[in-house]
Amino acid sequence: MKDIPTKYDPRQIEEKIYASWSKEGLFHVDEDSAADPYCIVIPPPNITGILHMGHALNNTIQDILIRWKRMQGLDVLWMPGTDHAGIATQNVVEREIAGEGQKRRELGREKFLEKVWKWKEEYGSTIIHQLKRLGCSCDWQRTRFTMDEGLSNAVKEAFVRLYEDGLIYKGDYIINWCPRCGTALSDEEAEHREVEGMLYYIKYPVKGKDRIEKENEDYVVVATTRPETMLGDVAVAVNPKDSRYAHLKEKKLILPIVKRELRIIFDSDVDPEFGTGALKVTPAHDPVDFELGLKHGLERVNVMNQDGTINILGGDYEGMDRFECRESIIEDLKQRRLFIRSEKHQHAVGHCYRCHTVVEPRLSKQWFVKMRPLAGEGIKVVKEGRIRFYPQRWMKVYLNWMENIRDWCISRQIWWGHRIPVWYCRGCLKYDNVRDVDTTGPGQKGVYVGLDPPDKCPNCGGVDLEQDPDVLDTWFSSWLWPFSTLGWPQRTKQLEVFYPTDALVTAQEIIFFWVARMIMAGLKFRKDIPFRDVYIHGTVRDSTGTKMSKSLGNVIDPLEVIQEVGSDALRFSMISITSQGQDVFLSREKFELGRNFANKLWNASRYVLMNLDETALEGEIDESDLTLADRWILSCLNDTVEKVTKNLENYRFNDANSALYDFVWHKYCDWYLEISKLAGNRDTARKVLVRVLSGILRLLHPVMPFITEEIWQKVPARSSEWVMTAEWPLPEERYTDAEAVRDMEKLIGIVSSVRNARAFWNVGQKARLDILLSVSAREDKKLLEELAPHFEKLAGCQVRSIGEDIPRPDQSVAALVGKVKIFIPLGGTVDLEKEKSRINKKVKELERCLQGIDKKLGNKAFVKKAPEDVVHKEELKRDRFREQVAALKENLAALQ
RNA sequence: GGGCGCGUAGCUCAGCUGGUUUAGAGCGCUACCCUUACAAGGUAGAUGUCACAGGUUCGAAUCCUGUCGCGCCCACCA
Repeated sequence: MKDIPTKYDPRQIEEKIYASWSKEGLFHVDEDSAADPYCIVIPPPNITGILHMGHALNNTIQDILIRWKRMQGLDVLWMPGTDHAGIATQNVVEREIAGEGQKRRELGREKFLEKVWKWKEEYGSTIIHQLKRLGCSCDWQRTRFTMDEGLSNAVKEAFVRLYEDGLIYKGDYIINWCPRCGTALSDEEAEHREVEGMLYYIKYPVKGKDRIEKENEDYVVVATTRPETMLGDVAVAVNPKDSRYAHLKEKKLILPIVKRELRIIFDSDVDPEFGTGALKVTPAHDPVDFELGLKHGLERVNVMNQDGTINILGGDYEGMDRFECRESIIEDLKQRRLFIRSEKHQHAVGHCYRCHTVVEPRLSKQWFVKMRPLAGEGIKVVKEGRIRFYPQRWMKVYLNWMENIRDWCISRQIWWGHRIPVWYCRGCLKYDNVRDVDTTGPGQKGVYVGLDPPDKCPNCGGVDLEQDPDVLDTWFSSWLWPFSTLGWPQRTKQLEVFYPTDALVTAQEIIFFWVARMIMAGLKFRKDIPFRDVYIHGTVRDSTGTKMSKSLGNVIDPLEVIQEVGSDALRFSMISITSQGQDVFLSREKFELGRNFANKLWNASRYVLMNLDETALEGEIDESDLTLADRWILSCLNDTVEKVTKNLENYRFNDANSALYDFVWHKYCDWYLEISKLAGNRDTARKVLVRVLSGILRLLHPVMPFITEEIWQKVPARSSEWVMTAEWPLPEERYTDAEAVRDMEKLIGIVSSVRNARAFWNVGQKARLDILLSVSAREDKKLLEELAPHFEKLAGCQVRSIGEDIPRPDQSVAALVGKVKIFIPLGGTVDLEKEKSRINKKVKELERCLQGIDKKLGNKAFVKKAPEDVVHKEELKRDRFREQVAALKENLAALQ
C-alpha cells in the first residue's frame, strides 16, 4: 500500500522533482565516455526575452527528443545558452538608463557597456530559469552565451578567415537603415508589411522651358511614394521603348525646388506601365535607383542623417524629420503648381524587426559577407538529403532563398556586440572619420584584420591605430552556434564527439536568419553539416490567428499556465494540438486537455498502487495464469510502444500523444482497470497492472516528465531508480496476441450493446437484465462461458443461456456483435433486418473491390511493371478483403 | 508578381503514400449515473452532401485540373 495524495497537485511535485534530478546530475553527460552521442543545440533565446508560448512549444519538442533518446540509452547532450541580441538589449538598457535621466552617448561607450553587462548579470538568465520550470533537461553546466570569451573568439576567428578568403568586404551600398536604432540592418531584419501609402504625381520641368503647360513637352510627370527623397534626385529614367518620352533624348530636366539639372536616362528596367512610366532616380536612397546609378554613372546624393532627418544637402529642409519633410515638400510643390495629385497606394514597406520603425533604404558604408560562394555547398547537402527538413516542404523554401541569396550586411552601428576585429592605421591611410575607409580585401595596406589588436602597424610600424567602431550582427555569432558552443576554434573532445549534432528544432521564421546560415557556417568552418534533421514547428498564434506578441497583448503566459495546470499539462496540451508543422491556434481552454489527462493518469496510478501488495509482485508473470483481459492489455501495450516509437522517429509528436492518450484512457482505464476490479485478488493481475503502468510511465515521460517521475518513485520493484533514465520500452513479442484482441472486441461489443439497449429502452441502471447469447461457432461458446461473469458486473446483466443457434425469444431486443447474436428480453422488439441490409451492402461493396483487385493482379503488364512491394501490397489487400467477405457472409448466415 | 499552407461535426482540429474507421478526437450539447482511482469522472447518445466543379479509378476526404474563400512567406514595380 502506497501513500499517494488524493489530489493531483503539480505545484507540489514539479519543482521538487526537478531539483532532485538536478542533484543527481542526471542532465550532465561526459564527452569522454560518450560512446553513443546524440546532441541538440538549443536555439538560444535572447537575454531580453521572457518565456513565451513559442519557446514553450520549441523547447518541449526538444526535451521530448532528448528524454526519449536518453531513455534509449544514448549519451545525450542538450546544449543550452543565450544570445546577446545586440539591438534589442541595447534598446532595453537605453530605456532603463533613460529612466535615470542618462543617455547612451553622454555616458560613452565603455560606461554604457558596463551598464549592459550589469543588466545582463541581473536579468539575462531569467529565461534559463523559466526553461527549467518547463522541465528542460539541458546540461546546464555547459550553458553558453554568445558574448562569452570562447564564443567571441569563434566570432573573431570566423571573421578573420572569411576576410582572408576574400569573402568579406566593406563598401558603399544601399542598406536598410533604422533611424531610431541608428544602425544598419540586414535584409532579413527588415520586415516587410503591406501599408496603405500614397503615390504622389509631380511635375519635373524640362530645361529651357519657361512655361509648364504641356505634359511631356514642358514637363515630365514622375510618380513616387517618397517625395522627400527627391532632394537627392539626379536623373529621371524612362523605358527606351516608351514613345511618350522618345523626344526627350538630349534634353535635361530641372529638379523642382532644388533646381538641380537632371539627366534623362533610358533603361529597359523601367516599367512603362507603372505610374507615368517616368521614374525619378535617387541612387542614395533606393536600391533600384542605386543599381541604375551604377549602370549609368550617376552621382549619389545622400540627403539624410542617421536619425532620419534631412541633412545639409536638403537646403531649406535641413533638420526636418523625413515624414515632416514629405508633407512640407508636397505643400511647396502645390504652391509652385508642380504637384498634380496623389492616390492611395498599397505597397510593402520595411520595418525594423526590433523597434518597428519604418526602415529607410540609405546609402552607407558597411561590412558584407559574400554569400554566393558559401551557399553552393549548403544547397548541395540539402539536395543530396544529407540534411533533411521535417516537414519536407520547408526544403523548397530554403533552397529558393539560398539560390537567390544576397550579400549579408554584418556591421551594426551599435555598441553591444562583438567589435569588428579590424584596425586602421592613420599613418598609412588618410581619413578624418574611420568609417570612410573602404576595405577591398586581404593585403590592403594600413588595414589590419586579426584576432588581437596589433601593437603597431605591420606596414609602416606606426602606432596610431584605430579599431573599427562597429559591432557585428548578432546572427554573425549565432550562425557559429552548433560548433562554437562545443569549443571551436579549439580542437576539443566535445566537438569531436558531438559535432555534427543530430537535430535542430526551430520555427519557420528563423530558417533564413539562422538555419541556412548555420548550414553554411558549418560547411565553411567545419567542413561538415551542423545537424542532420531540421524539424520546423508551427508558429503559435492566438485564437484569431494573429501571431502572439507582447506588443499586441494577446499572449498567454506559459508560466501562468504552469502555475494553473502544471508544466506536464502544458506540454501535453501543446504537443497534442500541434500536428506536424501546422501553426497552433491557442486559447486557454486548450490546456484542459492536458490537465484532465494528467489527472486521469494520477488517479489511475493511485488506484493501481493503492491496491498493491508488494510481496505479490515478486517474480515473473505466470503466463499460464493470464486472462483474456491480461493478454489483451499486454498486446495493446506492445502496439502502443510501437506506435509511439515510430511516431517519435518521424517527428510526429501529436500522433505519439494521441496513441498514448487512447491507450491510457480508453484501454487501460476504461476497460482493463475496470475488469481488474472484478477479478478478485489475483497476483498475476497485479503484476500486469504494474507492468503496464510502468510501460505507460516510461512512454509518457518525454512529454510529461514530472508526473511520470513522481509516480515512478512510488512504483515498487521498478526497473531503475529514475524514470528519466529508465529504459525505453520495446515491444515484447511474446505478448502480441491478435486472438486476445479479437476476443476482447467481442466482450467490449457485447457489453456496449447491452448498455446501449439499457439506455435506449430506458431501463434504469439498477435493473438487472437477462441476456441470451446465440453463437454459431463452438469456440465462441467456450469464450463466452468464460466471460459470462464479466457481463454481469460490467453491464449489469445475467447471462441466462449461451448456446448454438438459440431462437430469438418473443418481445426481445436483438443485437449482433461479430457472429454473436444477443437477445435481451425487454418486452420491446428491434429487428435485425436493418443489420442484414447493412451487411449485404457492405458485402457487395467489398466484392466489387475484390473484382477490381483481381483485375489489376490479373493484368500481366501491371504485375510486370509495378514494383514488387506494390504488387505484394495488392495481394495482401486482396487476402484481407477475402477474409472480410467470408466473415461478413458468416454473420449474415448467423442472422438467418 | 512568385511560392506555400488551410477550408472535414456547433467550436478547435486529426486523418490525405486511394479501399475497414460504417469519416475520428478534444471541447460543447442531450439523457442517465456520486458504481469504494478519478464529477478535471462514468455510461449511452445526437450532429458531417469531408469548400465548390470537373477528371483519373472497380473505388476519392485522400490523387489530378480548375474555381471560390482564408492565412502565411518571399520579391527592387518607383
